[in-house]
Amino acid sequence: MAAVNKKTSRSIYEVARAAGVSSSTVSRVLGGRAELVASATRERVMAAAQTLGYRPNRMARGLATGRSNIVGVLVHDIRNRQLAQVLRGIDQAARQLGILTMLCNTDYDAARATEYLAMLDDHQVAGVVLTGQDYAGKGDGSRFKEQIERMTGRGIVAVGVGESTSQALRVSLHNRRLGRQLADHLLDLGHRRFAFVRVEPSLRALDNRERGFRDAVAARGLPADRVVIRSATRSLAGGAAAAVELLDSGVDFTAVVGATDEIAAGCHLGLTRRGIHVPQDVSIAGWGDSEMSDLLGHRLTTVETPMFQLGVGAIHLLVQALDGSPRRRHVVVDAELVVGESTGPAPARPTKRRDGFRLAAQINGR
Amino acid sequence: MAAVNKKTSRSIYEVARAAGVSSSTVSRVLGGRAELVASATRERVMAAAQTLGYRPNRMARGLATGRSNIVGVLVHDIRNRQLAQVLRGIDQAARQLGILTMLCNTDYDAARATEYLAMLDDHQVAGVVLTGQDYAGKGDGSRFKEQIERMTGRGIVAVGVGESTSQALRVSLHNRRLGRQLADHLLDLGHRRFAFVRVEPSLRALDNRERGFRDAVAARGLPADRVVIRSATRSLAGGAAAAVELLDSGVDFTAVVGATDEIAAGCHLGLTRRGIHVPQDVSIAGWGDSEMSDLLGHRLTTVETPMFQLGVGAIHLLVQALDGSPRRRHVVVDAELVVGESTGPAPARPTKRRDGFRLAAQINGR
DNA sequence: CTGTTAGCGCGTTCAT
DNA sequence: ATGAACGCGCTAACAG
Repeated sequence: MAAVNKKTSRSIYEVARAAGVSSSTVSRVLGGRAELVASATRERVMAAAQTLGYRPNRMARGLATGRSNIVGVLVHDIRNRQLAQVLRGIDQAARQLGILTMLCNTDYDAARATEYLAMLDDHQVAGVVLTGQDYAGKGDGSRFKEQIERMTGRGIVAVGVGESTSQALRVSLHNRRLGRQLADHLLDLGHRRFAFVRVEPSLRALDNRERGFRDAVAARGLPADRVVIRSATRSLAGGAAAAVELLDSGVDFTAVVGATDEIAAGCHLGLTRRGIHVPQDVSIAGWGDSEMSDLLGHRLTTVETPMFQLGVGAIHLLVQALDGSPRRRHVVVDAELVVGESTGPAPARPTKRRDGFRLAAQINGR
Repeated sequence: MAAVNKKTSRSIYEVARAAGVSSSTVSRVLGGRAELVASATRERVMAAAQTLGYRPNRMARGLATGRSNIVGVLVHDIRNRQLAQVLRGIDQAARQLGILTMLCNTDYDAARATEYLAMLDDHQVAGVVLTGQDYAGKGDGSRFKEQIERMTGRGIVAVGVGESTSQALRVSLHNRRLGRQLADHLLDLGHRRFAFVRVEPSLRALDNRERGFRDAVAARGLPADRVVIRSATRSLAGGAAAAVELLDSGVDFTAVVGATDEIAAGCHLGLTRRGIHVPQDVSIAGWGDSEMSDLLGHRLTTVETPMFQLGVGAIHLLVQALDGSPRRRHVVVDAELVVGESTGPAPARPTKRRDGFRLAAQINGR
């Protein structure tokens, strides 16, 4: 180590001397037990701390209490857009509570996640937030689970985010309900024939959207085959390809639903390139906030998934569990349908106009 | 506090007893001073630690040494896509070095950033990584700077990431060089009339791209007005609007360059919607990895900005500075031109074909 | 209500 | 090459 660290930070002893009290009293005032101290001395201590610029040494406190004010956050892939919103929510809620967060990118690797957990454990974290699907399953997955249990057994709180987690404490959307929401919107517009584009590989949360969607369609007394299912790779190109394939295979539909926003936007692009007008010919809808709306030329109708609130909820749930029992073990965050310009009334004649499509496609290229 | 924390973690004392040595010896072996211990006893200690499942208490170590193995990372907005890549690089490099990172989202707020710095300081962080532009300028900005100096004065290392930072230790791209790279590519293809779309508000790094671009054009003996400058808001829509405006104002150009990938993609969309063929009529290029390539139907030509390496470099620079002097105080990461399908030879007749455009636009709508 | 005392787990002299 | 002793800054009994 090179630099010589001049000691400049104040300790409670210096504050104690300045205030004419003992270090315990200072500890009480500055460490959360302020109500045990006479208000007169309390003021004196706080004033002294203020003028000295006292700052608590978190390491010392952590050593003494066996707990830090740090929360670990495990993510599969930090590049995920939805995740970024969750992290903002976590950041805001944590900051307001004086908590710092350690971000751990696991790349879906259970072994790496387990190692990260151990490191967080070494740092006496108060809790961990587990975003996305579980690491369960394989050999490393079970060791991950063991590590979690070892930690929770010692009072560390683990909160899962999303519907694909088996954590006892979790915060998530109600994707099945969201599925119903979107279906009802389209049904109310008169649509009766749908194409639903899944993603492959899927996630439990996305499967639930599909289930909810089919639930709602069935609830109107429509046969199950009114919802044609397709799979796409999770990208704009995947969505576009699926949409084009739907056209080419002669499937009958007036509305396309993408399991994610990206898929929906891809479908939009694919259809538009074939000269189909949205929403006059076909309505399109999806889930999740669409920053790609302006790419499409107009706003996509979506069920807005409040990922930010998911993050906030995770921290709040964690803190609640930390001091006592949380009010609920499973927090569900509500979502809201945002009607854009990609959905409209079902066309009067729901049959396909293949020739018109072909012509437009020719002009438009590709 | 509710949960009773059964003490289950091992201390060096238990390892010491199991190995039949003193705690000092264990500390030396497990704390980096292993070479001071006879290899025989060293083995014994390591074996004991292994079987006991010993894990060092980071809080205790931090208290004793006045330093943790934590690095703070300040970001303006965690949703930024480039940033996500940087964070992955930071995560990987840090993990391999046994370092944990604390992520702090500041929302461009100097006061919030300063508060975060103080919190990190309380945690005895080894260093901080400052991404993006400085928080300097306003009143809060100067307090931010003071806080940084206070910390660096105590041996905490601060590393800036990007060209818009004034940190002594920094890692960045050489955006001016990147600007020249792209210009040379287009010049080699025969282009002589360019439109350069800036973003508003701009950043120093982006300004440098523009400067480099103009440098290279001038270096070929072309007059400055061969590069027409436009500004756009930083979005696909902004890029599209700028491109359309260029068309409508009758500017003469065979190649469009966007200061960012998003802008370039937006220009692509705007031109394509007007029926312009890329790259037959107009070439388009930008900087940064384009995940929107598939949205455009083909790959954009870009200078790939290796943001991941920027993150890796930041951590490496930080640890170098931590134990001794870094080899360089300013690390420049190289970028590579990736030629996609959006650039091609300049059209033989560089004049505008306004009528053709109008016709295509009419057919294509919007 | 406040002060005294004793650790928390580890690094680090200083002896040996 | 190893061990004994002390301190890092703070919290948490226990007295008073």
